[in-house]
Amino acid sequence: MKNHAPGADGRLQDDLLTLDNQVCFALYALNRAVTGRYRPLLAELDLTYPQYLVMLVMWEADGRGETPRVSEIGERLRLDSGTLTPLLRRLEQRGLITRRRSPEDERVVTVALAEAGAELHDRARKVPERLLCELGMDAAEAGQLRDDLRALLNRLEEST
Amino acid sequence: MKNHAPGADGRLQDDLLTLDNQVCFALYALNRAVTGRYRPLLAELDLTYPQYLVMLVMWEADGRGETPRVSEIGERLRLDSGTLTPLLRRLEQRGLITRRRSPEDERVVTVALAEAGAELHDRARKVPERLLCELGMDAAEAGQLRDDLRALLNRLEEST
DNA sequence: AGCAATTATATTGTGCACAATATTTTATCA
DNA sequence: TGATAAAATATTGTGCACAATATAATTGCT
Repeated sequence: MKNHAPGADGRLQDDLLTLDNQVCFALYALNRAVTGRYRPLLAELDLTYPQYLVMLVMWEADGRGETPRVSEIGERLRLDSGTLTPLLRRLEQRGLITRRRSPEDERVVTVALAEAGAELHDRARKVPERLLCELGMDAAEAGQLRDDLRALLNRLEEST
Repeated sequence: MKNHAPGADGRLQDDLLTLDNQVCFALYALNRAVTGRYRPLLAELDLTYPQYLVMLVMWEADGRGETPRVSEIGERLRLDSGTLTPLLRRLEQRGLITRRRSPEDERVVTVALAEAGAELHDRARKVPERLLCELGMDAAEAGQLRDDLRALLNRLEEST
């Protein structure tokens, strides 16, 4: 019935092949749980979670006087144009950002923070603090977890 | 222009409101990176990542002679019928599972592992090991991370 | 028995993710 | 110069997630 002997090897692999033993499921479930905690906070700003991440990038860029390309936002967030193009279109329709083709290189679209987007920054300031409270974590604990996750992310991105 | 004094409090909150300081972004990015590492492995089985998770539940259930309800799969994976119904339909169309209305309670749909689904189990056995290799982690490191993530998930799910 | 509330699943609609491909523009080089 | 390759974004199509709602069946109450 099976290719494996019922004993040693097969059983070990079956234990690995269990939902509760998957790192990835813990990651997947926690990510959705955390996103769910954001949702009501971001709903006050009328933003989805990925839109919020884009706005974080835009607020930072604007603070440095920059107007990043679509591809630069994508590198930052690890998202491609298939995801970003419609998302940015929605943010533009709401007047939070503007998009324009670069005159020097017509292939490039640069994204700039618009007036309403800058105003939204003020209203977003309390989100991180409120979220930590939602998560029941203090800043130190969150920082530690963030660093652990980042370290693994870096390792993954550096390897083939 | 702003409600905040430009100094102390505002600046502290701005630091928190930075992409690289977000726990959530690290979680979000890592989750997608890990899922990306699964993709080629699961493509060999012609499964998406959520489909693989459902199959994990089904293989476990089948090992105990159980045919779980849609709602039980949902509780396990923290997914609702809006996600599961079409996903299960696709798995059924491929002959990996069967769905039938319970005769005792016509509201309930029970899901059972089909022949092809059981056969797929054999081919899936090496996935966890190969993934750890992909991630460059050993079992101990993965186990530690899994427990950390689970602990936080449990805390979140126990709190309001 | 009969009606309201509850339960289980399905449906609809929106917004990501991501692969594959298309389009337009720029760079390269024979 | 003129074909060709490369680059940047957009489009299309599939499959999740999840909110809101619908449908149908069961339970509880009077």
